[in-house]
Amino acid sequence: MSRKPRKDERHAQILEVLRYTPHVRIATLASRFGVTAETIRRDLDALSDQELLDRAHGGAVARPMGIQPPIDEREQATVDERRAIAHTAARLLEPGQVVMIDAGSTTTQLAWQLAANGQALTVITNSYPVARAMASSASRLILCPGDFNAREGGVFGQDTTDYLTRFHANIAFIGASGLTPEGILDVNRDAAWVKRTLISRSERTYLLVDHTKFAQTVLERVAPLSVLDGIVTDRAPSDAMTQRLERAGVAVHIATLEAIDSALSARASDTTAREDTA
Amino acid sequence: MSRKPRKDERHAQILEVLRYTPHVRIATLASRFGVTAETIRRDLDALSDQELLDRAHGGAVARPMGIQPPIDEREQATVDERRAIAHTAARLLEPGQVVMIDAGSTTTQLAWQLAANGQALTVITNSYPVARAMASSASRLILCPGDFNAREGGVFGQDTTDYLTRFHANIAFIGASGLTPEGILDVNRDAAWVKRTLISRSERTYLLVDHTKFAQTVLERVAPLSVLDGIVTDRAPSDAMTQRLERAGVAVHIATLEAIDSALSARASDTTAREDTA
DNA sequence: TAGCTAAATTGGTATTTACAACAAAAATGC
DNA sequence: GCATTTTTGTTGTAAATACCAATTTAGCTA
Repeated sequence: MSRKPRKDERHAQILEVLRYTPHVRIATLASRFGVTAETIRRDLDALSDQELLDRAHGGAVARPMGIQPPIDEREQATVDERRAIAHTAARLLEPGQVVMIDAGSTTTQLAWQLAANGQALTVITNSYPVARAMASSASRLILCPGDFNAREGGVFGQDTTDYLTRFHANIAFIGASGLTPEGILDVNRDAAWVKRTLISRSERTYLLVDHTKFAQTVLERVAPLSVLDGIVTDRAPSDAMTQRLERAGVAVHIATLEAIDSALSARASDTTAREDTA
Repeated sequence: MSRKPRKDERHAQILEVLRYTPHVRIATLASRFGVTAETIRRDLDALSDQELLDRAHGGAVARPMGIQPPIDEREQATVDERRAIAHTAARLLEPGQVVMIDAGSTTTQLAWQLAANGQALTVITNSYPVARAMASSASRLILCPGDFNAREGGVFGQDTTDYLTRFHANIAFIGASGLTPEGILDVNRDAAWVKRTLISRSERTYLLVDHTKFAQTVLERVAPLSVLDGIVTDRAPSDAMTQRLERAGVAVHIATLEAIDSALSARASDTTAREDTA
């Protein structure tokens, strides 16, 4: 390892700039540092290889800040599924309701959907990505106190659950690390306590999980299936699981990508296939 | 009324997409909608005119939400000043202290500096950007409850101030919209209340402001100068202001870009013999 | 239905960016 | 000191994008 302040310093400053603006142009950086565009290009390629930023034509864009560390291939692959789940879940709400939203990637998607719908809600959450998503909407946003966990992008702990008990919601949306006949499971003990509190403070509770969570047995059981009023997912669970859910009185909503597509772009493209070579 | 779903629908969807990813390419949008790149180009230009997004070569980037609109090239000039201020302010802390950090761009810079320093602190803040900056550090992070304000990227309100009174900090760092002989000023009433609480719950209070805040008279006076133990800024205030500060017992720390640069280079090559770092 | 108007496409050209190979310069190691 | 490695600059070419203007298409109105 050599000590070259030149390149490293540029790299650090590029990332610094990208914390304040989502996009920088190569020409801008080149003139700022007094180096050639080629050098900047190489810098950006290197940083892109380290997954610290994303390349764009003529520049670079900052990585989305929601939840950074755990974006593995599997997570990325199910992005569309989660959108579909969120879209379906959003329909369970009515204007004016008080809703509690758990921290998680799928629940964050739900928040974006709710913001897009434009319904005026009162949202209580422990997740900053959720708050950020809803920020521009007409809804009122109440955030919980607690110890900040960067991995989850939210707050947890005794303060969080204490604060939540002051409220009463019409409906709660929670996520989970696993779903088995035994109940709802999660890897994070603090998160589990928050989920239990959300469940106890809401009239109805819906679980949002994609199919990769089925039969995942992890650290801690959050609650039995019977606490749920419904689950929203992207594929039908196994027959055994479905029976269990039915017995526990849990409604199962299957979200399909077609539904969201047809709803969003009611009239997308004609049969004229265009040569989209990309 | 308007029965023109074509263009408007595209516009809405483009903005929708930009909420999920900070950058979209024209070619991507063109193939997605089944239209020509020219059409997308016009769409982006129109949306850019409405200031709903920013153009980039070959695509568009989402507007940053947390921070104020004008983050253009000129604004980036003050980024360096804020970095210097934050760097100087960070030296006022000692390991193990309890510190309260206000919401704001300069205080967010401070948080990044503290995280880089690696000191183990207990940080109490109402700002999500601050929390996120410190997230990877060894510090404990406590976040306040309250109503989420997207523009500031933090929480405010009665819940926030109530929660803060439960704590006692060694030192508080606050920002402001203006600084005059009358005292500290801010445009946001809720933010002003949070600042007052931070001041009252800390042994010492330091104000972090760049020189553009001097003589800015805005909505509300947060507090008189006398509540401060010091200010950290990038240029010396006017003589009249300096006298006032001195009379009020406020220490003035001037942060220079040279200081931070020399600190960086010293860190980079400290094994070599002491060379004159101009 | 015809005509009007906004929107979308098409074609052509100028500009910008990307990519790769190589040269120059600086730093590093011996 | 000299060779080696790393970094940066330069150049030429290909590709992608932007811009402009004319034409076609589609939606709407009278």
